[in-house]
Amino acid sequence: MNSNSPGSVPPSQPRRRAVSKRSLTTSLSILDAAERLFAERGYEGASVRDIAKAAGAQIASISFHHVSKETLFERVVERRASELSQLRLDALAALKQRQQPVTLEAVLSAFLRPYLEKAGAGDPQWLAYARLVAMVSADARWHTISERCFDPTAGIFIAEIAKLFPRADSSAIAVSFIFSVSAMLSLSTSSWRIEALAGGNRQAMDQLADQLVRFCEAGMRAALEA
Amino acid sequence: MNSNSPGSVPPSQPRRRAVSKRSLTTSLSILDAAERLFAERGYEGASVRDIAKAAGAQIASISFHHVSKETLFERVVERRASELSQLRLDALAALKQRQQPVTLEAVLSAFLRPYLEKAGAGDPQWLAYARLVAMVSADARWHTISERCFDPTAGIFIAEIAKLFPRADSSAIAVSFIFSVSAMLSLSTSSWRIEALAGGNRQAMDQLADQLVRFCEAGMRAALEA
DNA sequence: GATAATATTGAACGATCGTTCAATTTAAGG
DNA sequence: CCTTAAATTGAACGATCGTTCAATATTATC
Repeated sequence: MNSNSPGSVPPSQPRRRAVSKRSLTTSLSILDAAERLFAERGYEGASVRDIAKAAGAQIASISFHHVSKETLFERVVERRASELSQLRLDALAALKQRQQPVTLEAVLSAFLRPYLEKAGAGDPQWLAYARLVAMVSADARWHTISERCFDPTAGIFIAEIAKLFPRADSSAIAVSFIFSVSAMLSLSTSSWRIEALAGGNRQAMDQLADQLVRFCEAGMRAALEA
Repeated sequence: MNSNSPGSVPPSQPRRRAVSKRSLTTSLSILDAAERLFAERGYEGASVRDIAKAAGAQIASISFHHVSKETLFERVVERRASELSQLRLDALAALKQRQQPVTLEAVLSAFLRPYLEKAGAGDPQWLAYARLVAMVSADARWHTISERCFDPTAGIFIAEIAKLFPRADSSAIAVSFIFSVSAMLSLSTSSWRIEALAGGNRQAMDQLADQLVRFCEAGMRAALEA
């Protein structure tokens, strides 16, 4: 007699149920609204009331679906992090299959371009997320989040670059990589912004990505071949 | 009979007094504490109560000396901005007197090194300020502040670089400059941080500055000569 | 040293913060 | 269709926010 059969008295788990479609919609629109408001106003600057209102939900729904404000923030960051990592790793895998040995320019392109393409494709949610990534990367208080969400993939690319510069100091490689990432993120945070180009001007976006890759490629080479 | 002479009845401004030494100390320690806490926790994350406590002052003293929290923030940023700008412009002037024509490497060095030297000299206030500059530069909400405090000097350096690349597109020059500035700021915001290197290891600091200048010089050249 | 402008103090203001709760509604499972 | 787990609702919680105030203490000025 297992615990599912009626009549058995004790514990017998209370019978779970699947999530309803409405519940899932509520949970997602909270994540979307939080993504936008956190990116716009920062963590403390965005209140759970504003997020709830923007999501068309109740304040209590935020605690119900996402535990607390801090957990909500972490989930917002984590949600697209794996997708972004996958795009980068896929690009790297495709590259290694296409050319051997790989070039520095191609490795950097595989890391930098997915971020810019997602941020510049016109989707306001991805645009907000790109700003959020820049914010998390710059703030020491979110160090554990970026360590969990972004550092592993970054480590793989750094290792790939290290193979191209076997004589370079490993910390020098890491520093150069950070320079490159910060240049990438600056396209989300600087005052002229991606969003001014996104949607309307795809050609300008591509030129910008080209310029970024060229900049980082030459900078790395100069810093690591010295 | 002017309005200062006694006996004259109406308005006669109420006779100003010089600021006392204690008052100046209070005002300055509020600025110092705000500098540290704003850099640590962000604008909304640092409360005026925490700032007052860290400064050893009363909450009301903040409103008295610095009007409001927002004004306090602006004053904190502005305080060292002119000193930083002056260091950069002095370095540029000395450079132009030393060598003619100037090199890109020297121009970038004149802009980048003062920030790194101040941030890496061990002074915790300047270290906090460096983080604050990174924070203001990255957040659109403080756009007017960075426009007022940093853009004028940046414009002078961009113009200087434009002279070195007469055939380059002006917006491409600005973009490359932003890449360079963000790489510089990353030394304040990245997780391994200047402070871990500063203080103890001056040589490592210098190496880091060298690497940054090399990175930006080569990156700019590649992006602008294309 | 007298005077009055300046500065400090401690308490309080109303507003908003993140979180919690009991009551109610919704909808999945049998 | 009935049962009941899951989800939504609206109100309220205590805590903290930035700001303001009248009373008091300090100190530059004459």
